[in-house]
Amino acid sequence: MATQVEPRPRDRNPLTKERVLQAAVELADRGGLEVLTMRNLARELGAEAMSLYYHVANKEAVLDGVLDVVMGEINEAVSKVDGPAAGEDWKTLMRARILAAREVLLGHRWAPRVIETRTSISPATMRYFDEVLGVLRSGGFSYDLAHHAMHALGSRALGFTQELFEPENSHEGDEDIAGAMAEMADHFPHLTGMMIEVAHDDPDSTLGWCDDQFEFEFGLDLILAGLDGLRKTG
Amino acid sequence: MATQVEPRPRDRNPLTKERVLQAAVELADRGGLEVLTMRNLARELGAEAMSLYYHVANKEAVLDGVLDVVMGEINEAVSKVDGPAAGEDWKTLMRARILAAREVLLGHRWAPRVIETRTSISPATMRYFDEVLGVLRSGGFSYDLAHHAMHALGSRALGFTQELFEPENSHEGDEDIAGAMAEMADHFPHLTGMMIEVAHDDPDSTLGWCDDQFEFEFGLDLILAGLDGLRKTG
DNA sequence: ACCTGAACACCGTTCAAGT
DNA sequence: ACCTGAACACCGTTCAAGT
Repeated sequence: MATQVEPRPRDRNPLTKERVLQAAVELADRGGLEVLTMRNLARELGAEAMSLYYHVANKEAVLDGVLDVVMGEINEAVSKVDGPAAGEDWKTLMRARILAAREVLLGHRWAPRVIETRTSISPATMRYFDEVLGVLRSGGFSYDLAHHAMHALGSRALGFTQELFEPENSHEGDEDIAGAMAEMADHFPHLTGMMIEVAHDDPDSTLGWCDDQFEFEFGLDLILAGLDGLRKTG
Repeated sequence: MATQVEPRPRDRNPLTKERVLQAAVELADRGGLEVLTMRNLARELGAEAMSLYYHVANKEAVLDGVLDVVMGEINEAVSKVDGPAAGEDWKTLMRARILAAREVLLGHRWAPRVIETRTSISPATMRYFDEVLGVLRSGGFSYDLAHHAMHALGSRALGFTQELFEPENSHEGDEDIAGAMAEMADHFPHLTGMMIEVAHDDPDSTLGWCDDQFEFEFGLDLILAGLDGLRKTG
């Protein structure tokens, strides 16, 4: 009769808070936020959902935790730009740091939505914004102006913006596209005018034509330039 | 034996899509997004949850619908500023319109979170952004620059920004506040420095001291000024 | 100390059935 | 045409119980 020869891998790899959070990040990366359920997360770890509660208080704690992991990655990424950009002016440094943070967030597309729902700020997030404030201060900002500056940047300071028009490619009724265009031109003359011009300049891209990265940098540079002006005059 | 004398009010007030959506908006206004469930919504209307599905496809359709109601309110509100602000420059007009939109959103605090999750844009939203584009065009913006401008404004064009630090007033361990402050000063020197200065200037408000409306207008004016500069030069 | 089974109170939704 | 009851496949979570 064969007895247990090997302990199951699980036995040598007990659950920890860190393993739970790491698995949660990977699960969200792979399947998005809606597949990140306690039951799925447990299955991922070869355990039962209820076992998770020994290591995390509840699902809110999981969400706090995965965000902390991401913010840790961001802090690590931005720390690497601090050295090379040491002698630079505040604007160049801030820009490089924010784009580095954005790079990390692009690897965790679900993270902004978690940020939005957080009710408290983790130490890692505090550290990030403390450093943002530090960069502003080193550029000569008063606390008061720096405070407004951080609000003005908002989520852009972390490398993301609220996208209002996610393409998601509907294309429901491709056939009556001419009629739809005509009706659209009636109701939304400016938007159609813009799209016509875009289609004319670059016939390949009628929709899904927005370059997110370009637009992010455009808006970021606009705000940074504006803040730099206020710094000098006020 | 008493027979039915009066028809129940429900009989004279059958469900319609409009009634469902109106009730959904009121429910969310009262209890927030998490109480807006199909079952609660049905109870609100004196019906069963399953009855709703005769009038709306599913919950996504309800969310699309409530946002459409809000966007309708916004379009109505901004249309009232168009008249008085007729002769104004684009920046003044845009500012007034956006602040009017914000006013509406402040009455539906849950709306931004619904906006973020929408996958398609309703006609009412299209109309709003068509008019935003119209204002930019009337100010002399090229389609190209106007397009970047709309991205730069982002959700600010609708009157809201992603708040990163909702106060929510934790105040967990009020007793050891001095020790906590000291430790915080170690880890987050700039943030504590800022808070100390704020507390010094205005001793009443240690936390919850951010004036959302002021910060919104500050950021908005910064962007509008920046865009106006680009409009003139390029 | 660490994990689990059964159970509870919710979700959104389908489908056949009522009037 | 309009509404509903019963049922399904999910949630997060508690609690007593296992090792």
